[in-house]
Amino acid sequence: MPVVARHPRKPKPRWQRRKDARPEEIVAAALDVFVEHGFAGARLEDVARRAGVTKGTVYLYFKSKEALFKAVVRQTIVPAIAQGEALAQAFTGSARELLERLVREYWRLVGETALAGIPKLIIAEAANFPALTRFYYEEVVTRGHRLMAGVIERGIKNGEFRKVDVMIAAKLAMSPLMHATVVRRAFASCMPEGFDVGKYLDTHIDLYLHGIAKH
Amino acid sequence: MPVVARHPRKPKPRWQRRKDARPEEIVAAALDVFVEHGFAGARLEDVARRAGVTKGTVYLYFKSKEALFKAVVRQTIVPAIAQGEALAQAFTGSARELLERLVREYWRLVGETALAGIPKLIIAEAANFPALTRFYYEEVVTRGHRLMAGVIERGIKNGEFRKVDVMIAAKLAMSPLMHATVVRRAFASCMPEGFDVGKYLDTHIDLYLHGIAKH
Amino acid sequence: MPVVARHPRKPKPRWQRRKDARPEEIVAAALDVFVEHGFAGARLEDVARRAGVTKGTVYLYFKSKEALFKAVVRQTIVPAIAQGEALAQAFTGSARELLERLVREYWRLVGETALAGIPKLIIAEAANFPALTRFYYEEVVTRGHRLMAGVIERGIKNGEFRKVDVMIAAKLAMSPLMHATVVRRAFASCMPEGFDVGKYLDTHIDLYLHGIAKH
Amino acid sequence: MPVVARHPRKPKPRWQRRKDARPEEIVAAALDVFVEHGFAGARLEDVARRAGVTKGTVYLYFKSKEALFKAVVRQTIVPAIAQGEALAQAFTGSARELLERLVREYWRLVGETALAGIPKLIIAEAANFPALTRFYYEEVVTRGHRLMAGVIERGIKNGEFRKVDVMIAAKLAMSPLMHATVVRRAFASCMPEGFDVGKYLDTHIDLYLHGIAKH
DNA sequence: TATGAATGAGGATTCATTCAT
DNA sequence: TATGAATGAATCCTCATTCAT
Repeated sequence: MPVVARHPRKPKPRWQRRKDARPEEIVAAALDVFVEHGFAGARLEDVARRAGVTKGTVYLYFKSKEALFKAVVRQTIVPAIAQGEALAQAFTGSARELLERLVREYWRLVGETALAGIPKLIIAEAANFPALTRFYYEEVVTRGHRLMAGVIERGIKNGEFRKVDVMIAAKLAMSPLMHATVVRRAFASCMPEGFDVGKYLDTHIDLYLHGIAKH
Repeated sequence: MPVVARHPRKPKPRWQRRKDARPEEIVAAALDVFVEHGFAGARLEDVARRAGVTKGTVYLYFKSKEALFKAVVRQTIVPAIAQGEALAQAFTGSARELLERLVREYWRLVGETALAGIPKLIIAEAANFPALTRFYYEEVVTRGHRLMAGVIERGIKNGEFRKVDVMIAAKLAMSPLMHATVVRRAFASCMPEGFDVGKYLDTHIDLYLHGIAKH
Repeated sequence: MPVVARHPRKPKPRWQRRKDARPEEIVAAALDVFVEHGFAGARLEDVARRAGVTKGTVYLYFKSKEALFKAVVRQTIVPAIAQGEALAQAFTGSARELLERLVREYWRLVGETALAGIPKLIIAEAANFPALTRFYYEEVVTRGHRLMAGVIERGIKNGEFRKVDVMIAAKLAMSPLMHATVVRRAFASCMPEGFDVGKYLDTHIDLYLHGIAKH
Repeated sequence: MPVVARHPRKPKPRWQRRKDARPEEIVAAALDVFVEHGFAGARLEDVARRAGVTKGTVYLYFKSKEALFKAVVRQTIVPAIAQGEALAQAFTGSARELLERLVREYWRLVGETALAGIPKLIIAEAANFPALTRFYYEEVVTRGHRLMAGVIERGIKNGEFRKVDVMIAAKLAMSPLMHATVVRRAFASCMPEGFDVGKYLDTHIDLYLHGIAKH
């Protein structure tokens, strides 16, 4: 992108698109469209339009609709995983605090962002994309559960928590979040004006920690 | 199919008149196909074949693919609702017991049956079928939550449970079930041979009741 | 149709359909439907419903849609032809009078009746039913023209009319009628409330007879 | 197709970009097919093949079969109307001469060209396309009649013609032409080798002018 | 004879994909 | 690299026709 316009008579492109941004823009557009209509229901034309390009251009970067779909899931979720795990590394403090922190961060980083569409997509298309589903299950679900399981295990070890099956307890810590993530989009227009997500999280943390507490 | 043809001269009827049975058979077949592939990805031909009829027959009973889809959701869910509420009426005993009973019954009646496909369908197609989604939200989700909320309120009143926001607490009692319902199908082939649902339910009940208990 | 009901307990069929009437009823219904929608656009189901029977019944009397179509044209037009020629036989008086009489009778017997739909049908479907078209051309068009040509020839012979090509003059005597027949249906809803057909006929006769008159 | 391939390595393009030419080509092809088979009987595949494209291409330019049909009528007839009226403006000379000229021009511009198919189409499909029919009636039929009516009125004013209802007389001047237009296609294969259209027109003009002449 | 459920071929329409420009 | 015209396979849907009742 030239700082100084070298061809002043060419007035059109006020802002030049950096080549490298294209694929990301297309993936971002595709995420929206796939989430809204599902894989089969999504039209590449809509993806292209939303990305500000034409159908042909999509094929410059992605071999097929299927390849684009996979890219959407992988490229969107992989950075999120890294972010999640980095966060976990940095955690200090009691298991209770860590658990609460993880729950709130999940919501902040996934539940409220465009990422929230991915779980819905996987749920909807799992039968049609087994390999992708397996990838997601192993790289996201399981990893997420392990993260949480580690926290719970620590809490058991240091006497904060009761002795429970840690993997199951981890799932139970996450499932109200996952479910809210998925369901909120679906019922967005049905839910009473202000369903209070904050209170939902607070209550979940409260009930869960009370439930698992040693005492 | 008899190994020995007993009436060789009877030239096997090309089709049977089954007027009354047909619609249900088609709806049942369609439930499977829609759950597996989503609305857009489902082929009417597959529905027909699975129902043992031809494409044309589907159109004798349903005006369009969309009409069939709506029928699948409504006809499948409406009896389930009735069943659920009837069950609730009959409940007696402590709030703790009722809650546990409701959780286990939900799993028995929905989580483990073909009905489990409906929540997935709604999640996947909510954006494409707003009216149907609203119907489902009001007639199923909200009703289910109210049922559970009633139990919790009763527990609070009679001193079994702590004072919490009853609607939110109701959602939190259900969401691990809902989520498991949806996710189990998606990750069926990924999950380690024996993920123990029974233990998952037990642990949920245990943690939840501990969490909400007065003392 | 029994004048006295002999089976008073059977309350349904207030009027019994005489078997022999069925085909005619179906043909009459089919005429309407074919005229309205054309051959390809007509649905046998509509024909059946309008005839008060079911689709299957139509096939008891007609081998196929095509056969029904041909029957409609032939059965409707054949009696009309006979009627027309009988009328012609009976004509007496001057050629002028005969011509006027023929014009008015044509309108009365064809232009204003359900028969008027047939010319439209033939025009619309000629390309698809060459044999039927040829039949119509020879048995109806040509015969009609010959009838009129005979009158004109007589007028020329007896000095009422100028010497003209009789076949062409015959066509010209008929074409405003044929055209009005066809066009009136098409533009029925467009034409100003009261297009005066009577005046149209009067003027045609007036101009035509003036045009062909010897003096 | 050259007998000798001159550039054997050039792998013949599967298709050409012809954006501007396409719509007209498709409309022209569609005119033929619709005229031949009617709206319902026409197959888009045939239209496409005749236009040298594939089915999909038709949908690049026309939203539906119905839209294509309407475009055929409007685009084909509108230029013809303009042409007709321009011609009328330029007319000079006696009313008799004008009338004769109009009749002959109509035949030259419509009766003998592909345009002749349009009246047939309208007659056949009027019931199915009321809006289009109204458009045609107002923009073509009425306008044509007014044109002719003007000529006749002029003839009456300047004493060439008798006093008659001008609109009706206009219709009568046109109807043998319209009818011949429509009927000629229908009975093309039935009519005796050489039905002499020229003589038909001559005779019509002769009879009509005699009929309407003052003297 | 009459019914109408069931069939299945046929045609409209959509859209992922290709490719000349 | 980007475009978008063109393709054609896939799929919904209709309806003439058949046939068990």
